[in-house]
Amino acid sequence: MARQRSTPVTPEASVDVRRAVLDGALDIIATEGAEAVSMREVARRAGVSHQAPYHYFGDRAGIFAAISEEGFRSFTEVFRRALDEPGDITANCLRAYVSFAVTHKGHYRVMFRSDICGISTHETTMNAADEAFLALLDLAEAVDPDRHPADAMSLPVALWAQAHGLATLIIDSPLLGKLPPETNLEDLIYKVSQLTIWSRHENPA
Amino acid sequence: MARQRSTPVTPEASVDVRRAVLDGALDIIATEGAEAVSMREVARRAGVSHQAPYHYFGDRAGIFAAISEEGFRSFTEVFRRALDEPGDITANCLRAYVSFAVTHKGHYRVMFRSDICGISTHETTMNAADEAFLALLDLAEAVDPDRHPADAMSLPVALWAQAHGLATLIIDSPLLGKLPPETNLEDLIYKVSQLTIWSRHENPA
DNA sequence: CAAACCTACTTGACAATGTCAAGATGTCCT
DNA sequence: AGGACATCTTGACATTGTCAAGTAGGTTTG
Repeated sequence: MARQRSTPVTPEASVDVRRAVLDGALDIIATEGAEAVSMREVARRAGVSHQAPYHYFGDRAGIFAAISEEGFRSFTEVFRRALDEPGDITANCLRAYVSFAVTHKGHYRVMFRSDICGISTHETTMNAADEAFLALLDLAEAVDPDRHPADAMSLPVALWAQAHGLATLIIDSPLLGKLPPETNLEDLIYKVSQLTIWSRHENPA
Repeated sequence: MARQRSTPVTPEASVDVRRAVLDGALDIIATEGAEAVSMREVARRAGVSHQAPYHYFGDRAGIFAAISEEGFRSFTEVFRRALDEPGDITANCLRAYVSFAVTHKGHYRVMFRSDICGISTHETTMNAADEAFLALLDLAEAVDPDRHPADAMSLPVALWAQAHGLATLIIDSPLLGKLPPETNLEDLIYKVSQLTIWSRHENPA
């Protein structure tokens, strides 16, 4: 008499445990922050023993690495879609970026925290991050393909910093409390996107 | 026989314990990240019992709140100095901002993490953050005093996002690994500061 | 067909942590 | 003298991350 779980051991059931652990962790990260994630709590939420998560993730950092990877993958997807939208490309991308961070708060809070997910040791996570960076370089290319090669990185870094900073301030700082209460966030994001000289390129409608 | 410490109990000695706890925590945050800070480890480093830090900080979040407050205060000082420097004001401020984050990594990593320092409950910390925000508003005012009042916040938010994003990417992300190895950071910061339409105002030399 | 192996867990232990409670020792005020 | 207070201390507790050692089934191999 070992097995306590009602569901039998099938491929789907196994996936369920993995998924349930991730979802539990994501929920905790989004509501209480990454520090509050504990192996035993996510195991409890998934209805398994306190050691079950170790089977899938190795250790606590492994959970964060998996979340980070998942985050970068779905981010890349969302961002590339924004790249192809008609209209002001930087406004579209900035909105998509911030919107991703807001709707995937759990993922986003982990994606740039190399301290907690030991990303450098996790190859698949690094690959996912690299692909996201490639998408960003494509944005820079679309915005200003004629910039000087020696300066090739200034533009993508500026774009990234702007988007990342705005997203971080919105989901993790007292910024919102300091704005006038009637502020429309969509609107603010758009206006911020217009305050950059690289806001020039338009996709055909 | 209680007292183990060699130094007697004097006002300076007390201050020393408080300071030693903060310095120990700052060192851990800067090298291993905020998660790695433990009450007992900082107490050990300060050479006191595991409960001594509670006297000064109440709980773990209290240490982070104190660090956050200290960070905002010295940030405001540094930033206001940059505001008065002659030359390109936004370049000066962006450089000062990023440079603060790099040289005060321990402080900076905590300042925007409302999740771990429960900033909202700590009044003095909130005041320090408010003063930093006022300095930022002064920068926006210097850069473009004639902007439309209805849009008053777009500029400071854009400035803040740019600076915060760049600082965060530099101290906490794999950004540096993705740049060509010969990249000069000073130079990159300057170029990023030039990629914004608000880079207009010059202080007289 | 049985032995070995793998996957997907389980229970049990351990040291370390955050924090509460209850002192101890000194300083200052009256 | 005596109490209030600041500055610690030791002791205890539940909770945590993780190692070790199972166990129950399925799959592969000899």
